[in-house]
Amino acid sequence: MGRSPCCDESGLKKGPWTPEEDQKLINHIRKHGHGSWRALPKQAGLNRCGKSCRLRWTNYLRPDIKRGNFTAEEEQTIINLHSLLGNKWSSIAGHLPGRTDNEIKNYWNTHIRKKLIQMGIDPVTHRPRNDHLNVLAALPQLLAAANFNNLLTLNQNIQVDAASIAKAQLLHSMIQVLNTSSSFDSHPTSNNLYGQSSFLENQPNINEDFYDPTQSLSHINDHQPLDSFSSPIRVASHQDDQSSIPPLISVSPDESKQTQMMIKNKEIMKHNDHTSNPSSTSTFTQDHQPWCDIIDDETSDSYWKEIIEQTCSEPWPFRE
DNA sequence: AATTAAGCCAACCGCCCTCAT
DNA sequence: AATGAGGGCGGTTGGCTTAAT
Repeated sequence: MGRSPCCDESGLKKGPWTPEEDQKLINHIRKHGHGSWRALPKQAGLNRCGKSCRLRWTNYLRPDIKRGNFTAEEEQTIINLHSLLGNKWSSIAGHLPGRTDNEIKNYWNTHIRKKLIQMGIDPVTHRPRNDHLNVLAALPQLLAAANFNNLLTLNQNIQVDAASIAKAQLLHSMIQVLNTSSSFDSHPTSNNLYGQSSFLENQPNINEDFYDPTQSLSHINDHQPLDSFSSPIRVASHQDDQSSIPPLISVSPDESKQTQMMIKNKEIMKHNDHTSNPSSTSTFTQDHQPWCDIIDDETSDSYWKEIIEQTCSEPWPFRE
């Protein structure tokens, strides 16, 4: 390694930037570009380390920074990309024009992560969480799935008993919670909602598809896990071939690598595109649809929207 | 009105990678 | 091959703001 951090130099200012410092940095970069970041502070008359200047510029002062709330589309893109790339914030930021890796990282940690946890989704694996305490958090999901039975009567063409399975699982889980609540700590991985003894354990499509990362979270009230509605339907649509349904998200390292390779290839192609056609504005959301391919036309957004709206008009056991 | 807790986010820290010598 | 400079990246911190008591 053999290099001391650039900020070790004594006497350099740290902490929040003043408007004057910002202006100096902007003026210098407008006139000369950033060049060597290490040399920049002296040239610009700033008592900061180069690294601090670079961060300030890339995360805040850059003219193409988009500020303000994230849109539903951006949020969805972040979730999709995170399920593929993990905490590769800079890669994710590369697909969100005007957003910085730092901003996306903060938004993930303060908003999206919490939403996923509240829905019983592990924000790292994007799969249903396996811990016992999650049973309680997942109850609304199960009840939502059970409530989905009403939908089935509205959509006669869907031939599946997923709602019945969910109801059975709900009762099963509640009984287990009552029976095992005193030994949660000692048996952290058994008798839980998605664990070994779960009735749904042998219904992988229901377990694994409970969360659909292609659905945006932004419209979801914290206590209304609408995503849970979509899963049983999708199970139904693939009922004929349950064993061969690909997971919505890559789980194994190999799968993850394959997906990342696909993205890299896409990026290379996109880069070539941009090179030959600078006006191109394609983004991941527009030309990467890794999950949509397995959803047939009947399961389009409008189709789900209609179903969700119908469901929301039904009495909701947890609505406040 | 005062205090405490929780949420948020800009900025920092330190490790890692690439490239030049 | 070894070393160091420069920069990128993800994780973490600390201070400010807002909400709750």
